[in-house]
Amino acid sequence: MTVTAPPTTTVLPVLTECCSPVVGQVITPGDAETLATSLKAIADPTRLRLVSLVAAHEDREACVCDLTEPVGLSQPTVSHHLKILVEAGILSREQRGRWAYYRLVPDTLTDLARLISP
Amino acid sequence: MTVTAPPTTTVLPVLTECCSPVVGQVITPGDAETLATSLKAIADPTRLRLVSLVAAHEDREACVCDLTEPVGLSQPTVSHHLKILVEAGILSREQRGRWAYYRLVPDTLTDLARLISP
DNA sequence: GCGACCCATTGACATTCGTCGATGAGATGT
DNA sequence: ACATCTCATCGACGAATGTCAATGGGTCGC
Repeated sequence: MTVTAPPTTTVLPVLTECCSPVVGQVITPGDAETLATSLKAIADPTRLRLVSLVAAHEDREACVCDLTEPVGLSQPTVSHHLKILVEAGILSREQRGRWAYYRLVPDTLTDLARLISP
Repeated sequence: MTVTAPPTTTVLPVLTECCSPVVGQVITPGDAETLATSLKAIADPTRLRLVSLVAAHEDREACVCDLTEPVGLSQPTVSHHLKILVEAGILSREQRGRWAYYRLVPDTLTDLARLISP
């Protein structure tokens, strides 16, 4: 069950019931910072495509080698973007043998959507 | 090299039924670019607070002078952020006398939310 | 007309971001 | 043991971003 816990990766403050919605009351500076960090994770065309590709891939999971060619970027760049998505709680990463499989975390995008919708 | 065809402001390619949702099929590079531009507009803590402040303000509208003190930034910076939000179709701007009144465009955030939610 | 007010634009700056090539860390197969 | 494969990290680079002080452009009241 090594889910990026031990070594160096920082599990970010993600948005699980952390924030009040944007439009209801006035959002606090802290909540705004947290929500902005989550939104930045998907506010990039490459990362949007990666999320979409993972969700549409066979068995709803994909490894890095499945993704580099469709997005047309180098393998380090793809790994970099995937790391950002994992740290934002949007994707999960599971290592199986030589491959690292990424899949969508079910509720994160829905929670994000609920926070920005009035 | 922005496309400043009309004299005043560039109406950006906004997201009114422009994009397929992120998770349904694989999003095209063009749609990803457009959606990312809209998301970038709210993927900033200051702009999230501005949207929230405008929505919570009296009569659901606010001028720049109402917003500089709550966000604690200079007037040019606030104007800059408001311009980005207007160009993204999230806020509207109406000049009345010396004041410029900003208010929430009703459907934009909802449309954005629908596009990122599975 | 003139000063005061509100706001946008400009130019400049430091910081962050997206990208790549090179390298390193594990896992697998021979 | 060794070569190979997949992926992450590092270091570097140009581009984009957020911020401010200074300035300009309208609008109102006197």
